[in-house]
Amino acid sequence: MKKYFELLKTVSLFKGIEESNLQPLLSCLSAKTVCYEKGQTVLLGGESTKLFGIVLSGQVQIVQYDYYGNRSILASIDPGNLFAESFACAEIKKLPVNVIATTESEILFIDCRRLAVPCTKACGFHSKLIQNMLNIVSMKNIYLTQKIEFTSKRTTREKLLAYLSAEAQKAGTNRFDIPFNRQELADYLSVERSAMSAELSKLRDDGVLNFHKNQFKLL
Amino acid sequence: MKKYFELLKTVSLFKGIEESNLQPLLSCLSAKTVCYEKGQTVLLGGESTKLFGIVLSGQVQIVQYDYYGNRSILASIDPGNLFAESFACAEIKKLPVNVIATTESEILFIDCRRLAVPCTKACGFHSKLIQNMLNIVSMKNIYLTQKIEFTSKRTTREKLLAYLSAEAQKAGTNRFDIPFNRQELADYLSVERSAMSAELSKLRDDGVLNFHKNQFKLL
DNA sequence: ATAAGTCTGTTGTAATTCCAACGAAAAGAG
DNA sequence: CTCTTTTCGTTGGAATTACAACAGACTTAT
Repeated sequence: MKKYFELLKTVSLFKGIEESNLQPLLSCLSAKTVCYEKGQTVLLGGESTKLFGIVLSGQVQIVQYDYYGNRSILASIDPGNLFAESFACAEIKKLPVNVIATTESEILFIDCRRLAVPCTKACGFHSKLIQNMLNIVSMKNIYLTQKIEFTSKRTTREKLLAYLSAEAQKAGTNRFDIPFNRQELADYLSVERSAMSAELSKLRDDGVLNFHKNQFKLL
Repeated sequence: MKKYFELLKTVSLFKGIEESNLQPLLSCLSAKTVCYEKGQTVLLGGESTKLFGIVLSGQVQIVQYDYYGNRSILASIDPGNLFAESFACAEIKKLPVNVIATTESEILFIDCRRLAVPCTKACGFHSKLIQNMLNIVSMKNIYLTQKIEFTSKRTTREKLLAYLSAEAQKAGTNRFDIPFNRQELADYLSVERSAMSAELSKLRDDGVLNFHKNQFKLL
């Protein structure tokens, strides 16, 4: 386990917690490490889980099967990242997804009920842990809400303007860089890349904005 | 304050907590009640907040102004419901929204940092409170993620099938009721009501599903 | 029972988006 | 520098959606 402490220090859930406290913390949480072979199921859809995972090595994928059996990959989780924390914390009865190891992997499991109960040793980092977890889930929440605000607009033009004006507000100026290339932006907004490119040009011609590569300027 | 205990018992954050424990809980959390007149600002966009609110009486609205000053109402919060909990827990520096009282209102404010720190009196309901909060934020998370899965599909047909097959899976059968009328479903999926109605008919003609009012059956 | 209002499905036209293809510019590799 | 790959903007035709308008079924109020 010790060999993963360097990794664990970078995990958002443990932010602000001393490396020397990691060992007692993990035993306090009854954290357990499990190894999986390539292709093995980590969490099975339809079942419930009180545990969430942290990938120590390898990779897992969150996959979903629809009514007709079509598979879609919702996310790939690399070392240092959490998965299934929302399902565990929300006490979901039936997982709507499967979690599969895409390579040989080592997973650290934590029972989310252990997060909330104060440990008998009254470890000081426990409250930090709870704050971190609330932080992680809330941030994701805000991120998702904002994405919905953009994508629920009807036209490509409106989606672009909603996104770009939010970026401008976030940056505090009308001139700002975006963290996407065109294809990524199109995927994020759920529109066609080429149609989006055309719409950007039209917005420029209409005098609404200017752009050069990833730098935009609202007028 | 006591007159609101009936209401507080129904608040999701206090689920599973005895009414007799509410008073000590609120003082432990340093909860504060503030009154607002109609039209007053409860939380100002651009500032930060460590506090989240619970509406005791009246109503508040979450409103957003875009780059061009256009106002949009994101939500209306009625008595018994929380607001700004994600922003508070995520420790957002600049609120991207304003919260306005639409009528004369009474708001109970709680500092989310108080949630995580164990109180000196070691009150037993504190861990329940944390679990409830994690629960609330995580559930919202799952709800938002699912909505994005539906709306990010490109065509009305795909959106409908994604939504309906998820409902079928949730219900455990291929015959189920949906909690929306047509207009609400169209709004939820970000599509046109009439186009959606037409697509539903086409899906029926194609032998993919059957429906009568709010009851659907996938074939 | 009548009348008013709401919900739903249908249709035709206009507008928008999707898709495939292509060329130019920029970035990277050898 | 040259060649290759990636990224981006443009275009035209096919497909899809938006919009407006309307009719029938159903609900509610009087």
